[in-house]
Amino acid sequence: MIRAGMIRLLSAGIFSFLPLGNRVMKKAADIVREEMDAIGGQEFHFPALNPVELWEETGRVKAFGDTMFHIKNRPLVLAPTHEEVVCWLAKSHIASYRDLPQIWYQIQTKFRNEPRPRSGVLRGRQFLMKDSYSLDSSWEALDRSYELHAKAYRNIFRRCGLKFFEVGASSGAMGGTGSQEFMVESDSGEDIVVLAEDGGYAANLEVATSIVPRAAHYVDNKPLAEVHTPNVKTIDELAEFLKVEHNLLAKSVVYWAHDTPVLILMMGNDELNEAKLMSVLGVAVRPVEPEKLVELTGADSGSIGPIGLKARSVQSGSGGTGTQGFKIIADRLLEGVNNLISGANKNDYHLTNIDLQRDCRIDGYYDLRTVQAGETAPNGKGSLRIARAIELGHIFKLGTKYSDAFGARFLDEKGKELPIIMGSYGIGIERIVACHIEQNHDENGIVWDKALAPYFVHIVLVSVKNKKAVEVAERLYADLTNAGVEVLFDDRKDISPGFKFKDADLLGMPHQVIVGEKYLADGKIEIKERKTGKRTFVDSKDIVRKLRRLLA
RNA sequence: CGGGGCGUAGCGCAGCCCGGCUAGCGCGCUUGGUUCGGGACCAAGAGGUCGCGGGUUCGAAUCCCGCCGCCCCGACCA
Repeated sequence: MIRAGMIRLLSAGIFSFLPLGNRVMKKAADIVREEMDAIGGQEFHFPALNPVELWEETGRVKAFGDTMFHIKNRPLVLAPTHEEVVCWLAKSHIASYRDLPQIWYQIQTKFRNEPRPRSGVLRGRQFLMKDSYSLDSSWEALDRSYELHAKAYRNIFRRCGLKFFEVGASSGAMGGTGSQEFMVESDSGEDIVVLAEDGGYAANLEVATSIVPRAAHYVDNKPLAEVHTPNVKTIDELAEFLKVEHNLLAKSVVYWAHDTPVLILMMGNDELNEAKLMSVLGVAVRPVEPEKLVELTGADSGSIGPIGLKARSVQSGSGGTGTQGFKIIADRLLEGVNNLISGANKNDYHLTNIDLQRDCRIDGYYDLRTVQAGETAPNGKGSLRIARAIELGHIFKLGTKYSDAFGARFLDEKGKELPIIMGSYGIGIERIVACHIEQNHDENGIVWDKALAPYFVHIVLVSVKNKKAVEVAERLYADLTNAGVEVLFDDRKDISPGFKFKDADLLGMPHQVIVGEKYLADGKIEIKERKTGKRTFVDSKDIVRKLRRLLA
């Protein structure tokens, strides 16, 4: 984009859009606008400057923390999103179920103080976003608004010529009941997604699941025993040392959930998925510092297990070993297993033949593992691969979190006061453009789809000294412009033809019209299709009609 | 916030270790001429607080200290 003269970096994550880039952004925004209008959206323009107090209402000054820009000489912030403003408006404008449903949207600059802007325009501190908010009187109505948005988003990305897919996502700290992301596969993406080879499954790695065999339950339930395992630190080493399969081993990791230590048991060498852990526990988590591990468990990482944890461990009444203070949860693959091997909470010792039900108190079994490439999709069809992706759009069912905070309520048919049920939906406009370029380019430059192309036609005047050629080109420019065709006219003098051709390919308008004396002698003008490189020679009288037909 | 790199002409860079003449190179720019259908050539020019501040020194782009900015990796990311 920088090479094509579309944008220019002013500061980290802050870009100027030059005329060419600006035209493309406008095209993308117009497509978004049309599809939002088509589902009954009403366009707003909310202020980017918001009073801090507004954000205090929902506690999101703290939640956003350093990501939100604060104005120094007024108690104002630069809005990173607009749920608060929407709620504030809804509170005074929505009184009855008769006022609902509503879809309010805007296309506006958002400000986020990203700690690390990267990948050019993909993660900026200031960026253009279409954000919309649905207001509904029931959960069923929210589902409808949500589906309308999903439909509109599909139309938008399809019209922008993007190959995209939809994934289920973690609703995370937005506090919603459902969410979905629209992604484009790209190595420069920041999200990691899991895709089934047959296209039948796609999910963010944070929530992805797969079919993997559970650990076995043996009829022969052996008694607990301790084994000496000197210098064995990892699960792989342990499997090697004891000559057993990974599914007999349980890895233990310890996290802080606020101030409560949580021991998580994973089968074999499965990786814990922190996002899943976070949603299971409902609070932010962080790994326990290595130096604290001995104090908490009695052993270093590598010898930790669910039995006999040091932290104020007590004998439970039933005779098993329980702990106080520690919470122990396990991946659901371990549910009901016996004859399991895990750390003894004593350095260089492991316990064998653990029966999780008999020997310890597990507070719950949850899906906590990270999906790995090659596993089977949850629908049983196709093997999974893992890819990087760019998030183009995200749709959320918000529920009543924000309307509760603001007291944004309405009266239903029976005169009962209820909170408005909200949804929130976003699309990054820059990302549409960046992804389009990434998916539509070759070694010579950009290959615009006509939906987003800054201009439809690029006139390359080759023979700047030839009077007739200049005349023809200038008239063509005027005629096309009058005919409603967007034209870029390269009439630069003292620039060699080769230079102009290279520039035309780099900028990538769908059709190049090449005016030069070479073919003009026969009354012909050359049209080159950028995508295919195909050249056609058209009579100069017919060219406007021909191009208009291509545009349709 | 942690780790690494960089900051010298509009752009891209060399010079810095080992301090020393007028701070260079390529592209671009200006002027003149030739060229003119796939990134032309010749000639003559213009263009610099060497990121900022302090220090060492007879002398600092170069060495030392502090700060700022940018890039990359990580943490974080409604």
